[in-house]
Amino acid sequence: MSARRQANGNTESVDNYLKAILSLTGPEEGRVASKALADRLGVAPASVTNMLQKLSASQPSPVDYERHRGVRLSPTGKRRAVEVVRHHRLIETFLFQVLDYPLEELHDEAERLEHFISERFEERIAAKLGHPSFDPHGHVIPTMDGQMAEHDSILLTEVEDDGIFMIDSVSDRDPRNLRYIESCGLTPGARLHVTKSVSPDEISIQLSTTSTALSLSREVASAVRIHQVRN
Amino acid sequence: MSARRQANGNTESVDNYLKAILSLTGPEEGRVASKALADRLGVAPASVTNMLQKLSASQPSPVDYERHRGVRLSPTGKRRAVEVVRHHRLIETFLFQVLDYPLEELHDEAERLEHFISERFEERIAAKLGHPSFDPHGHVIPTMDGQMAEHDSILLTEVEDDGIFMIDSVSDRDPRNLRYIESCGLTPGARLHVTKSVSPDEISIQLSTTSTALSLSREVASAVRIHQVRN
DNA sequence: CCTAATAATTAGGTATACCTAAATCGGCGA
DNA sequence: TCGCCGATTTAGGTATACCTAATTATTAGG
Repeated sequence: MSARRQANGNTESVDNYLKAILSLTGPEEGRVASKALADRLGVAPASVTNMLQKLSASQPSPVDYERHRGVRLSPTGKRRAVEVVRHHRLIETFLFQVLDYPLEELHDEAERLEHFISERFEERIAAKLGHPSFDPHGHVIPTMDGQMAEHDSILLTEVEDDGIFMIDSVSDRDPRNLRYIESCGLTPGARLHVTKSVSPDEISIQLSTTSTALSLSREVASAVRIHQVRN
Repeated sequence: MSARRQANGNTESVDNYLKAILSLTGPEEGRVASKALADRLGVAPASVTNMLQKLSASQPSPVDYERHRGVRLSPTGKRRAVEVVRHHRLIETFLFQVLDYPLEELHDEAERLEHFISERFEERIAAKLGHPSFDPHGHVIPTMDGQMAEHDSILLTEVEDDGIFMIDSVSDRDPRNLRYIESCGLTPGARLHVTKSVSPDEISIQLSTTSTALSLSREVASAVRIHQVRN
């Protein structure tokens, strides 16, 4: 035995696989490759195959998996994955608003706790926060019944033509990155003027509020999601 | 691999063993028997032996264990056990005061979360609560530096002579019991008159506030800790 | 169309933390 | 003092979730 099981019956590990599959599945609903999962989860490809075979055999299966053809969430798996995302984002919002955590420490704490809180805890912090729709990074918080409103935002690296954009969200995966992004004033809601730079490795932007010009590396820029406001 | 490791390097399971040893070690600082640990943790005696051997061999060892002679916490082990208890009691206080949890749901949630919160989380909820000294059940919350003030309270079942007592704390281990105890008005701070009953299985008490007389079973009464106020 | 690189899978191990069943130990009563 | 009984330990297994190394698929380029 060992390996703690949650209310749901899943282990922490299983939840992490489901969450990873959800986030690697684009809006196009395609299949996710084992290698992509392995990279995301930081485990060996063989471990992914093992886990997918196990999940695939379980009843009811949270995934639709075919040898050499990648994996996709079943409705069951998607329901759970979305619930874990809801937990994560509610916890981040709670840590930020109630416990005054600094932005870049939210992710790691939420990542651990999301697997272990009860439905009651979820319900109570949601109530305390007034059932928020967005977390502190600008990500949509799925509703209790599993609806996750889709944003049609693009990555800052995907901008085709110069224009004025507004920041929707910033990725919380890398604390160092996030800290830098925040220090530049790039927070959800901020407006900025984007100029396609000559260098393929950098993106030039200008913040509307401060009129400061900035050059961001591809890596940093890809952590920022935006939508166009005007040309 | 598998089995999550905390900041400290311990697994959840190890923490639970340390906590159980701490709570089974009376104020007399004696050794704890394997059987007692097995019963407390709900595992087979053989599992206890296994774990104690493993802990005993680790460096620095959290326990002082000798074959057939029981186990005792080393200073290292005691430090960790007390920290986990601090986590548990702070979390309970937080759930009760900030998230309005009902008394009898505190324990289970805290029992899960105590292993996974960071030092920052601990520090933030302690600050939010004004560094409380007692949890909602009346148990002392160890300080940050591991001091745990000792209470010289006795169990309600240990009363020798009739008299007036004040409730120090109630055990949170069994939610059903706790719910019943609470419904009788037996909360920390309450005063009551105890009369040694004729039956060896029951204890008669009378609450000062309501003047209601009650008979408690041994099991229920042993969940209540008190100290004498006068004869 | 075939091969070489990359992806994926299989085979065989490790560590944690449980379990049951079979010894073995230790202290108490006859 | 001896034997017995309960407590403890040893021996041997299970399940989870990882790993590496070896093998097999797929696919893209020549």
